Amino acid sequence: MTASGDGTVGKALDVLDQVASFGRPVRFTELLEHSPFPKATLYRFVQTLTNQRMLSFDPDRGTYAPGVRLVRLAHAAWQTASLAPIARDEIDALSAEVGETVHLAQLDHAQVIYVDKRNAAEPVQMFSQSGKVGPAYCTGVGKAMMAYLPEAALHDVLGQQSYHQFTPTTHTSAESLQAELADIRANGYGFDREEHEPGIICVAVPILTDTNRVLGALSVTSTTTRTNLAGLESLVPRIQTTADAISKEASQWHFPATVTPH
Amino acid sequence: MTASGDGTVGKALDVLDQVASFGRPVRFTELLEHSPFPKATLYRFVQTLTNQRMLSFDPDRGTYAPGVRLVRLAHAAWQTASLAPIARDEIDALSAEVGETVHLAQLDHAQVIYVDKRNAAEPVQMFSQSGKVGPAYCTGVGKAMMAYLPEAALHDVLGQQSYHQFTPTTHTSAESLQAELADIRANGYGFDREEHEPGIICVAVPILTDTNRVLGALSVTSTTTRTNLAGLESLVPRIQTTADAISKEASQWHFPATVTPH
DNA sequence: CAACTAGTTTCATTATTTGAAACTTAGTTT
DNA sequence: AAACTAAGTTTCAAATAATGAAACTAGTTG
Repeated sequence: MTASGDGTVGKALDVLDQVASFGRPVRFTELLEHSPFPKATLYRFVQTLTNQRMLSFDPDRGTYAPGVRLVRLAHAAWQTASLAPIARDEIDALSAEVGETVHLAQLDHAQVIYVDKRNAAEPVQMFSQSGKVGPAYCTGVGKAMMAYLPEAALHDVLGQQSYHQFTPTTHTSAESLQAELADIRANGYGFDREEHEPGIICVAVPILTDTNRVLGALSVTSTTTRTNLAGLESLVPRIQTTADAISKEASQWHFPATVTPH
Repeated sequence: MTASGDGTVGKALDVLDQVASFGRPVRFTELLEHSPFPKATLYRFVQTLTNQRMLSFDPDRGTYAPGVRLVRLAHAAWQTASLAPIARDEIDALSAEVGETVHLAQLDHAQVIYVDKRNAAEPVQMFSQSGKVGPAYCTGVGKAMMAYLPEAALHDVLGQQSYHQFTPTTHTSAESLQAELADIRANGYGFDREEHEPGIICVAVPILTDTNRVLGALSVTSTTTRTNLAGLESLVPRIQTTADAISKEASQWHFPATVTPH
């Protein structure tokens, strides 16, 4: 499906992805049917990954599922590689002030990963939200990040979008999308105009380093019954402030003095 | 450090663990100093993992950190391989009723992974709890799970504990621990008698399949200022009920009808 | 500018992966 | 109970990929 190459490790990780993509425990034969690898090869990969606890095997049912070691690694990833812990307080404040759902997202490959979320009303749900994946071409955060990608990376990402038309306003080609990205770059923010779900709109701003690398994006989401694009637009300065604060913290944060002298 | 073997894939995952264990973005040379691999080999692993987005590279600082692809995979793991989504409602109810912190944990290798948590008072913090790792030999959930492990697996796990004495009551040998495990097996539940942190006590019960395989464990935690072991013991029937309900749901859940006929 | 440091590439040697086919269970049918 | 079947597991020579010492590059520093 992904055909990533990168030798044995890449192939093994493809298998891991494949198991994860099922979204449920899966039998060896099922995997085999959807796998480019021959029986024995797939078998050895699945064995290795299970040994490594990246997959877990249910002996009662003979099924494989993503393993708990991933949950543990992800904890580390979330803590050290995501903006979430840095952005925590800022997002809390923003969400309280605007009284709408706030999303913090980052880009993985060509997809958006939501690394944190505040729903003004309900308390947060753990992993159930964090780690969730979405399309880049029809979400506010996705477009905000793409708008600031360097040429080469953008080309890559554009080529990998599916351009499935979820609603009448969804972009269905790289061309129309690219036109909007130019607008976003000019304004510093972008919208989701019910492109993913009818009735759902949002404003999003990118979070950039001082060297203008894309770190992530921040969005405030609402519904067409509660507000409109102009209403959301009025929040931009406030969101911008949050994005800047996160960016500044991110640049200060990372990095310890020097290495212990062995 | 872990020396897991399993060919190239195992080695690459060791490198991944190593990066994760730093808990902060890390330079190539730092990794090299702590790595059993020669320069060129480590270099290639780090490249491959970065290509695969299992590591992310910060070009501004020249540092590596666990990548966001892990967050995404973990979402899948948490959803399909952990008890958390199944146990959600049950844990909500339990936590509301007993008014104390409830932990849901599973075993990874020789360590406890907390996959969900309810703190009656404060709203939940996302990843900061889920994915967190703890020692098995001095936590209620750890001991409850070990008590029901088959001979061979138990031997393995016992050998991998560090037996660091956190408090005066911490087990410091496999022998004393094993004696308690027999008790736990006899009673169906176990305590944490301030073995990890002074003042913190808990009761834990295992979550088992009908074939008696260990799925996870459930605990209610409190402090010595608020209650005592007898107080916690009185909650056991209620906790047991929750554990049974989770076990039943887990057995019904997993598994679709039959495979689509190709 | 020479010496040092951090990161990257090369390439012959070595070790691992590969996958068709054979084999083993366990379950089902005749 | 023998004959089929489907799912999972093992084998082994050939093909491929990983290895790591050493050389190289680029960027700092005394």
